[in-house]
Amino acid sequence: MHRTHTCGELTLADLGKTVTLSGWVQKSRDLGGMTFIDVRDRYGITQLTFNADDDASLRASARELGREYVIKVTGEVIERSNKNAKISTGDIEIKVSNLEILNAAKLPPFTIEDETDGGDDIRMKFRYLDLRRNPVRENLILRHKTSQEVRRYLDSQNFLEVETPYLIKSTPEGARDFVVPSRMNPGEFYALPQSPQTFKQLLMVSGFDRYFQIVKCFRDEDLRADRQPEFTQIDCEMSFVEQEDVLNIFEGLAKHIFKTIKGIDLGNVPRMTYADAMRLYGSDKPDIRFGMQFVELNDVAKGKGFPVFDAAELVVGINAENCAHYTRKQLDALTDFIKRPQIGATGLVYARVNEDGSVKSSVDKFFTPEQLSAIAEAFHAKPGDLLLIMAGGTDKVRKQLNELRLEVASQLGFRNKETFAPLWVVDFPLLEWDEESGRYHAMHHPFTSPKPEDIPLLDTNPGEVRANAYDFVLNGVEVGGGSIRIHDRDLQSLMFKHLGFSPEEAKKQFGFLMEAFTYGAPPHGGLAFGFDRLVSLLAGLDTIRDVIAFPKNNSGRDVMIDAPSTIHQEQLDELSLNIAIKA
RNA sequence: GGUCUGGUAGUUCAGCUGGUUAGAAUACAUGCCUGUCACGCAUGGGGUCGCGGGUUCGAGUCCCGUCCAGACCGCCA
Repeated sequence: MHRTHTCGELTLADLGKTVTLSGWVQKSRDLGGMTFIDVRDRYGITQLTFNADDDASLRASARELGREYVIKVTGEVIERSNKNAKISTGDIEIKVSNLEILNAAKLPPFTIEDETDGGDDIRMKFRYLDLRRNPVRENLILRHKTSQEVRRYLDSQNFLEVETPYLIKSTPEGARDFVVPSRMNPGEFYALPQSPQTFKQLLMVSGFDRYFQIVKCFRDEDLRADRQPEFTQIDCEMSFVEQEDVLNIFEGLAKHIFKTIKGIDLGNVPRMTYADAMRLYGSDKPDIRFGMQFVELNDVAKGKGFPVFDAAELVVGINAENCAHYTRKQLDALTDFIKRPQIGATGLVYARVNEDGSVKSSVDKFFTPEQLSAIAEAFHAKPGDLLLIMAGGTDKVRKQLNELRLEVASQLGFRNKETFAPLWVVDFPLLEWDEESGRYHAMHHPFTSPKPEDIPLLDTNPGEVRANAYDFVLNGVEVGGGSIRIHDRDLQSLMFKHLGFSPEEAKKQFGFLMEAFTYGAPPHGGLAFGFDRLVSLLAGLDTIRDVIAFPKNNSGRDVMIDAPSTIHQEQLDELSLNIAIKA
């Protein structure tokens, strides 16, 4: 038998027992007359002791042990004379009578400790060693527990988990597809699903009523800290529902997860329209852990002779309360921040509200004290406040001010990872103009239903049409999104027309769905949660890589197995493929 | 496709306006040590300064190119 107990469970209650433990050597402390070995497994660490009254060969082999050797020991559980309160087994130790080296180990390239000395690069290359470390393992345990609670909740709500295929058909809409060549159908390719979208809609046509799946999705786009080419969604769909029903069910899911995993009562999730989110936060995923809402200043700031404001479509600012103490240096740093190419703003106007109520700004020469007071008034500013104002084209300046708002909030410590502020953003636009292709794109996806009252606008003002689409936002992160779908063949045809599909193209790409809709499709809608993002938020992490066992790097590579890689000529031949890499 | 940051010992990093033999911590090895748990003490080994080119009497340091890594913009229905 390799073990009678794990390395995390023995206590004073086990005194006198003869036990066998197996695990990895965490640490060896050789004091000369006696040697301590910490042996580790997934459950914890137990201290082994060897001393002068032990057999000489036993002591010698104990001294030979290197880090990460896999060993099996048998011995008696005894009470420690010096206890260690930091570990669960700290009251006891094992007086070893037999030691067996199950496998020697090379010296690992970084230390297997909570605070490792290894950087990201080397840890990813030796991810299987990194996964031995507590923090990484705990992230995966958290992920496991979360998925268990998701299943528990959705099962209790009568959802059925149904698997859908990974080898499907490429479609031009949306993200770039990963494609897989078909050996049996030369010259043809499968695509890996960006989401099980059409399949779950077909399951609704099949009467499955409430479906979910914790499922891998694939998108061949550039990576970010919160974006991997393969990622996991909690994908759901429901029949005979309206938006309100979907929001309620998944608000319930979010509450259940936070209650069971974090012991946090999430409370009711507020709702905000997309239009308000853009107007008040300059973002469709506002972080509402703090205020600092936008204040629009066209009425009080334009037409006073400051050319930058006068030429701008929108003058808008935020009130950084009690920040009048910001130094010139700090303000210059903020100006530099928004001038970075990624943000691309041209400048930042600031104004401090003095203790006597007067306003001191960077544009004093263009405004009278009364005009400045009127601006401060618009912010409801009080003495000690700092007003940060930007100007420009509406969409652009909102986006830029959003970045500034988040930066200032970070500096002020308003983005605490243990605070959770969820939000539903609703009434997204149905369509989005795309300059590059010169046509409208579906903002969510082409199966999203427009609000019935906005359908007439499709012909006159497509950009104004609102959709029955919604996002679940948590601390400024888009965690989930969904919509009520189109279940009417004619409306779906109309949508494809507005998205620039010819009837032939629509039929070729999505004919199976359109046809399904003619056989009795129920009204339906759903949503998908980004599972990796959700878990990373629960764990208080900035990157989803830390909650994925074997993630890809920035370039989409798995540096551990060294994928992607070239394949053999025989494989290419079987697939009837010739490779010609373009220069 | 673009912007920025970085690449120096196994690892994490320092190395200034170019100048002797490139340092620290940690890890590792050896020796000593009977209650350690970040053990301690002593000694020691360990470097193609990512790669290529250039400037210079002289380059880890400056310039150009390139590769790799990370953050971000574009992109992500």
